[in-house]
Amino acid sequence: MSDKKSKTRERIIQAAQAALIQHGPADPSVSQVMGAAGLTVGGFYAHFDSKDELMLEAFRQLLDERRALLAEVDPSLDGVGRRALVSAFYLSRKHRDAEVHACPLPNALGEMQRLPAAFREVLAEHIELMTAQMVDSPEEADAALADLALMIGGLALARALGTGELSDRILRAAKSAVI
Amino acid sequence: MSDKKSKTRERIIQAAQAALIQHGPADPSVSQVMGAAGLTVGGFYAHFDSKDELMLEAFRQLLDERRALLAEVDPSLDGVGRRALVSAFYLSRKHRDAEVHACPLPNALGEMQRLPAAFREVLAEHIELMTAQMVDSPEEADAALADLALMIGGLALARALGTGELSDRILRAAKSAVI
DNA sequence: TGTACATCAGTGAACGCGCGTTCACTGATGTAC
DNA sequence: TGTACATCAGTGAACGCGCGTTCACTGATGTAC
Repeated sequence: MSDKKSKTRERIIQAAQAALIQHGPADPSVSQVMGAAGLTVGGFYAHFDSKDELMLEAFRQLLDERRALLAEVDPSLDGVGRRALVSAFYLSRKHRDAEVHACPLPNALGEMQRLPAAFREVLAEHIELMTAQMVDSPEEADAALADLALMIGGLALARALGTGELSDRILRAAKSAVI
Repeated sequence: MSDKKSKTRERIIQAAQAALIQHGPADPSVSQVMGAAGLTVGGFYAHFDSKDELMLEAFRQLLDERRALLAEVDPSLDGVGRRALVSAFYLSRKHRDAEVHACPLPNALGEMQRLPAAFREVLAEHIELMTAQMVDSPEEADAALADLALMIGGLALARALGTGELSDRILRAAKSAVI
């Protein structure tokens, strides 16, 4: 594959990631994503076999990036400190309102049951790896899982409610409940 | 409105509620809902002005029913006991796998931003009323909000992952983290 | 009581539209001699 | 170095399909005299 073509491919994936964060994997159309990447729809199938393939790739890369971010957290912190730091960012208004570089899960979970099984596998692996990164010992695993549920639920609720006072209050309440 | 017609209307709403629980408000088509109610698509607009109007009505009624269920909880319980009882049901495998009489929020939150504002208002009111029902004093409100986020996030994750071991584990972990 | 007409719930075909996908084509770049 | 051809990335129109919505119609029920 030429340099030019693989750079175009990257641009398409990035446009897909932005759309995925805002709307989940199903809603954005191929035309919209290609348009956002500065291209027309016809060229799409020279890069990907199907819309699902693009969205799966975008989803996978996005989750990989999220974990890479977590890996950069100060290694001297213990599990509790790590989870506090992660949730402070995750449940911030900045993260709630971010259009790129944000967690795609709050807007994607509801569609998972209707997507190809590969999405579910990517999600399951992400959850396992995230949990592993957030604990010192296996005994803490359940606490980390619960924190993930709390963070994702808090962000999903806050986003669903917009940017008003109740939305902010949910972020704060969830943040102070992290184990 | 005739008795027959209003009974038909009820049937349409119930079919819409089942679809809403499984797929959120946007995905089910008018034809599918009408088919599930034993009718053909053409008659729909004698009952509702638009698909959105039906889905909003179904959503509102569904949330009303969920709160009515909560209102039946033993009144001698304090806030903590009430929340424990609610979450024990909410985070059960039975509730995760239920096709009717289940919470629509896990599969609906991700679509809220794309739906008419009325959906958000119904959701906001539901959250406020739920919180009020789960506390003894206003100071507990944040704990109740966080529990809602935890329950909804836990169920959303568990549903998204299917019915496997990880899904079960998330339900258990979230349940034991309720405040 | 019987007949003529109005009302009503529901049918089924049609509409315009956006979707995912296909494909013949274009114009630029790379290669061979 | 210049020319002829092949390769390649991307365009834009078209496809069949399901969507939300409309509408002329049907057959059953209700009303008037």
